[in-house]
Amino acid sequence: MQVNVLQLQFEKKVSEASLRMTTTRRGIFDILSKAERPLEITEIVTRLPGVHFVSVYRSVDALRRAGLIKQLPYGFKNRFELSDAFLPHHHHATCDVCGTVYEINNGKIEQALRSVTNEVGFTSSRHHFEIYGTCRTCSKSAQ
Amino acid sequence: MQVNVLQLQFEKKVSEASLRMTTTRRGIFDILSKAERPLEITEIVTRLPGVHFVSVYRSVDALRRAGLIKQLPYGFKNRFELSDAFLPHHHHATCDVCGTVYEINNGKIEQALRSVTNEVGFTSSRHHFEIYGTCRTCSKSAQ
DNA sequence: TAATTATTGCAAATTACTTGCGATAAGGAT
DNA sequence: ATCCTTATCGCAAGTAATTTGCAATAATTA
Repeated sequence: MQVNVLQLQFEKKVSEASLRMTTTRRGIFDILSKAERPLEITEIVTRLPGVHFVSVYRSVDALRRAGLIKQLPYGFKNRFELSDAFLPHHHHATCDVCGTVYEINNGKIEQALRSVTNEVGFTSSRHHFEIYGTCRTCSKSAQ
Repeated sequence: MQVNVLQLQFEKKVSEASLRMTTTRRGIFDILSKAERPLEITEIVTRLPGVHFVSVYRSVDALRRAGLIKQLPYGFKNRFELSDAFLPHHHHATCDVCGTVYEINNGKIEQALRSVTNEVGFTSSRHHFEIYGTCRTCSKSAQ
């Protein structure tokens, strides 16, 4: 089995957070790094057949608190994805009309972040920026 | 009973979204405009004793889809607050250590938003920017 | 390799959320 | 003002999601 750089980084951060590196957590990392979109917790549970759902809940929560994964609101549910350290950094713009989620990447967002945190003395470990509205395609077809 | 400007604005937007202005929705607006922090849906339910919880669910969802309230992820749950049109516009910085939610207000964030949306032709109706990390107080006490 | 203790699995309880349907009431038209 | 249309509501019931306690197991540290 091939172990890649991100996996090693993940294990390092898990240990730095004084969490233990377990099968459950390796599994969660695996699933999320393969996922093409943020997953609901039940989707993670389904994709880890050997692991009890309670363990998934507890580990996802632990990893979230440690800042290794982040959660995004979708309807009344949340979805989870690896945090920026493990994914090409991006944000989302969700079209209210067609539901498409666009990935956004623009340095201005990080500039704004630094400006804000410097101002109040906050040390930011992670952030997310969500945009909602109407995409170009749907704007056009509405005319 | 005194009706303020924001209430009128809310009613206008509800109607513009072709939703009807009902007791439930007025109640939700009321509760959220008094709230000192984003509320879980069950907290809204509790604070509207006359209204059935199912109605609260449905209305919160309708108002969210219409962009009148927005939701933020907290743990496995979401919390809701009025959207920017009805609150002084702000974002949150949540301290992972003490859990305090700081309100952030900085024009750079909106600048970044405009830059991003112009780039891809997205018409943004709302957005949120969430920051997580360690606040000044907790950083100091950790030394 | 043993000791320590975080993490897991399981059982069970609780809480959150959804759906269908008939009754009610909001908003537009007359 | 009254009627009509239909969105919204309340209720009942069902399903799904989440939490908790505890004993067993496995990851780290010494």
